[in-house]
Amino acid sequence: MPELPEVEVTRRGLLPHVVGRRIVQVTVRHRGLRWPVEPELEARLTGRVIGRIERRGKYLLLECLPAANADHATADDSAPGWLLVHLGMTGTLRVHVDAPPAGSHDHLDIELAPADGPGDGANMVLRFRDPRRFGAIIWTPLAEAALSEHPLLRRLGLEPFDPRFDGAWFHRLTRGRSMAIKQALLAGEIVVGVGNIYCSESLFRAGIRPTTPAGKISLARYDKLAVAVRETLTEAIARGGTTLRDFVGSDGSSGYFQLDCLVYDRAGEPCRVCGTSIRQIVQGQRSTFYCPHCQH
DNA sequence: ATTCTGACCTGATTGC
DNA sequence: TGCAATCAGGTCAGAA
Repeated sequence: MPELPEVEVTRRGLLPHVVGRRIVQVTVRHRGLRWPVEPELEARLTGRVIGRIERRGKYLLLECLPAANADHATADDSAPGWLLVHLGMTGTLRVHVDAPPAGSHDHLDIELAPADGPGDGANMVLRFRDPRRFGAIIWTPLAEAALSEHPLLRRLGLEPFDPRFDGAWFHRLTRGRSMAIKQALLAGEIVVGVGNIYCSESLFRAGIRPTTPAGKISLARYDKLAVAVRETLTEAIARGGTTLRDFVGSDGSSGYFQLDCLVYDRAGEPCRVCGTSIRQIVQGQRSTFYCPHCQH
């Protein structure tokens, strides 16, 4: 389920619990994620301290500072690195103080020592669960300045809250493109973080028919779309993310944005603005929902 | 270069 | 009740 708001909510939920803590043990139970979890991951992480937690698109980026007082085998061991985490379709990252026994989909545990060091306070566990295993856990020794050149991050579009993201940006990047705006928006090469739900929602807010070729949309309408994308994502983050099926925030609370969807998953139901029956179509093997009266 | 399709997985729901 | 078909929040790799 995770679109940008769910990932951002996870990031914020993790911050107070894991930043500054030392990794004392890493347990990988299933290495078959989107890409195989590298065999060296446990050794690379153990002893490091979690630094910042950032987000790029739907990727969570955990800065892992080098272990203190360690006898470094290689130069990489003594430099900061980053753990890239993608939640895929069904991934969650949660913090447990008293971690329950691992279930069959709990693929990775990162055990963290108390911030004040061993002795007082219990260890906690950062647990990655992902039934469908479309998620990814990837180590990179790249420094922060070079992170944007990582193969998985290099081609990502602008962050939706980047000031450079506006109607003109949209307009410029879609000239000559025949692809439907729904798919262009979903592809993440123009702006990141808009998944299948918020894509339909954003296009409804902007009054744009999802099937419209991206290259035929005017600057004025792209201005509206840029605003709609930002508003949709902002509101979803504020609500704590969506819980359509299995998303749970890192603190265990769940969001409820799905109650307020304007078009998503509302096929046949009346448009909340004009009452017209919401229509469902398939684009690129994914469902799209729109109001045939409000969107042109 | 751009666009489209298949692939990766499990689980919940639907329909016979 | 059982079982097969369908669908689900993502996105990469390769074909067309």
